[in-house]
Amino acid sequence: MCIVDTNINLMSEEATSQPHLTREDEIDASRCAIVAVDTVIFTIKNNELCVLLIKVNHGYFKDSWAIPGGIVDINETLYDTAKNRLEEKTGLKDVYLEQLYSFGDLGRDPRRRIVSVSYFALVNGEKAELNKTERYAAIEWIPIHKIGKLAYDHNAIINYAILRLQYKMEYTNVVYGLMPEKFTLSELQKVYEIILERQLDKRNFRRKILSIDLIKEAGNEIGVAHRPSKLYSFKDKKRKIVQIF
Amino acid sequence: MCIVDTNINLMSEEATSQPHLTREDEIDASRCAIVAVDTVIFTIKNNELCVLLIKVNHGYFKDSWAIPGGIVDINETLYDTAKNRLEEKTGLKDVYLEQLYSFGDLGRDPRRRIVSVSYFALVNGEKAELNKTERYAAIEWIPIHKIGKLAYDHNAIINYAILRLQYKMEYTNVVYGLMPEKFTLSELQKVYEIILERQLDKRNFRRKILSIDLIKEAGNEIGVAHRPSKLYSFKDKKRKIVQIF
DNA sequence: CCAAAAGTGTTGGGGATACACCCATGA
DNA sequence: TCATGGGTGTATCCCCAACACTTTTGG
Repeated sequence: MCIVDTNINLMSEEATSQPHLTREDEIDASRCAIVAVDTVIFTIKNNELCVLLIKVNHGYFKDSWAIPGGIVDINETLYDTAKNRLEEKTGLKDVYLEQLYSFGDLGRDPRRRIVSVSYFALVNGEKAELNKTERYAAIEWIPIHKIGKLAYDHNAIINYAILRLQYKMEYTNVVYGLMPEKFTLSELQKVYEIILERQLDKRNFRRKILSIDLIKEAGNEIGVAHRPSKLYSFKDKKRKIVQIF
Repeated sequence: MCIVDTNINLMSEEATSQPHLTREDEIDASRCAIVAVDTVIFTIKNNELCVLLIKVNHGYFKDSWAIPGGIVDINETLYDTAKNRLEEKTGLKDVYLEQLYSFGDLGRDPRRRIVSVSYFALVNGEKAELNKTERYAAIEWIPIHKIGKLAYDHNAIINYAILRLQYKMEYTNVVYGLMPEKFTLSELQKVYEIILERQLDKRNFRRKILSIDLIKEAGNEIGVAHRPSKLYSFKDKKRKIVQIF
């Protein structure tokens, strides 16, 4: 069992009677959908999987919570839009960032037809301090089980992102995006348990993780009131396909 | 081993000095990227995996081959755009259609900043007769190993689609999109072998396929010069996550 | 010496793989 | 009767899951 089926059913509507635009026509942008990027940013805080939400402070969705995003500028790639908006809002650089899915339902933005290319990002909890110098009324980490009704179709985007994250935990090394530089095996196991929402066997987990060539020893804990554990760090922080479970 | 890592590295470029658009601004569409849908349509012909290509007959890419696509109209969903353009070009309805990835590099369309939401479609070889009443110079099924340099970034899109298809063959039932209503187990195995590009053991393949609750018996072959095989059909043609290999 | 978390091996069962021969039909 | 592809069973191996006690440190 592995990954999410990426097809989401979208509302169907008959085409208009106007002829459809094709690549060869002159393009009238006012008849077109435009592109935004929205990013689901995950971190682990207090043993919970959390998402970064911002409170919209004007417009149709004033006072609703939403995931951060922005319209794609004509000379910024999708990836850079996600990366730059994320950096502006959180001060975070070098986070794990991956395209998720594109949402294009007709009614999803009340002002205008906008297609949202969603991304998901993984941030290590220690770095996840927020840059509050923002135009938003609020910006907060919210545990996924306490998320209410959000602006736009952002609940659907987050739900999809959670599924994708769960699958990716099982067959890739993305977990590195959520971990600090050094960590214990118990901490790593805990992150898996939080995201997969099930308990794992300590011995089997250790054997499995150590058998794949993913992490290396990095010293020992000090000053804890019990047997100090070995610390580990990732050998490299490049995405890999690795079957974990 | 399971699925493709969906992140593709995109060219990086510094943001402009203009302030970035956000959800709350008035939107000037001329500063925005607009959305197209491009679809990689697969079928099996002559024991080869083929993609539907069209020959562009005017504009910058005149005489290049490309995958079919079109600009997303302001009141058509992404899915419907893919479905409707595909039906217009091929006459095919009820095909398997799934969103693939969104491509947003800056230079990918020479005329204008266009983000392409790509889809992939699966068509059963028997139905894959083409509707030639088109505005294109040519429309053809091309075996994937004979595809040359295409217009836009369509080679990258196809390569990505092939990878996705290979992964999906292993853990879903999508193969139904490529099969006729009735088929033999040997034909089904052949389709797997073509797409996965490796040989499979006949006995193990049969045991595996029959052990998961996917297909049902549907009579026997007649008039063949050897022991007639049983025919099968899919129990239902809904996408499912099913580990095959 | 006690509390707390770290660390460590073995066993059994199930699923995957590898492998070769007989069967049913049309010509 | 022959050529063609259809159809079938078994043995082995490896991986996964289940399971409990000892070790090391600080207080």
